[in-house]
Amino acid sequence: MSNMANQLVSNVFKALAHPTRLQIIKLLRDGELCVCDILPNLDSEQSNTSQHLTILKNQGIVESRKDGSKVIYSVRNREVYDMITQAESLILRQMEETKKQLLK
Amino acid sequence: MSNMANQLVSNVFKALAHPTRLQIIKLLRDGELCVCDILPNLDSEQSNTSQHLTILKNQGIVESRKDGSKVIYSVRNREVYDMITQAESLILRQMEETKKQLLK
DNA sequence: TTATAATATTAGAAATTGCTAATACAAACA
DNA sequence: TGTTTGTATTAGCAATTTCTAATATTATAA
Repeated sequence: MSNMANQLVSNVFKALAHPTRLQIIKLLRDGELCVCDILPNLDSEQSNTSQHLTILKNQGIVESRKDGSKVIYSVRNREVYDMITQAESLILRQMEETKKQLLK
Repeated sequence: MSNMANQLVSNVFKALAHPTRLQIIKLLRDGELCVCDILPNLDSEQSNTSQHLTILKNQGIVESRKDGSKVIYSVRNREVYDMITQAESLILRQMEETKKQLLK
């Protein structure tokens, strides 16, 4: 596949490559949340959280709508959760393999 | 899930978040390759490529063995290809959605 | 041996990302 | 209207990542 495709793919991975952003995505697992409900669940400044949300939005991972003075965020495509699960299971499998190596 | 888990997951995504590293992984799809066979397929300096390989290896995405003076790399766990496919299909789906929005 | 080939490592500059603190903006409320 | 609440934006600094150029290492070949 072309280099441009790899660029796009790497941009998606880059958006997912931050603990706080992963945390945000996980908070949105059960449905949309306003920023005001996301904030208290993170240990990250308001402005910083806002920047992380912008990054996720720019990569099309989340979307937002306004509701009065609040802004409500949601995950745009649930496929992201599969990606995170894949990463987690990759880590688990590698831990298993490493463990086996150590016991040899 | 804990913050440490998110840290581990984000490290995996970070390793995948570079076009050259994605390219390397794709080159290894059909089997192991020595560095000497990887190099001519990338437009990246030898030392830089070596650094990318180290990053992939540190995250357990590839592994290596020596064969004489050559070093042979291979993907450690084929699950990575699923992750890349997921990312690609996420991008495709979002392009479709965006296209629909534009046509409205 | 010395030379060459294959790969890794290092140092440092350049580019990017992440954070904080301050400020802006927009909607609701008094 | 002025104030408060919720969120975004900005500027600048800190930290990290990426790259290049030079050098080191290791194995083979001459």
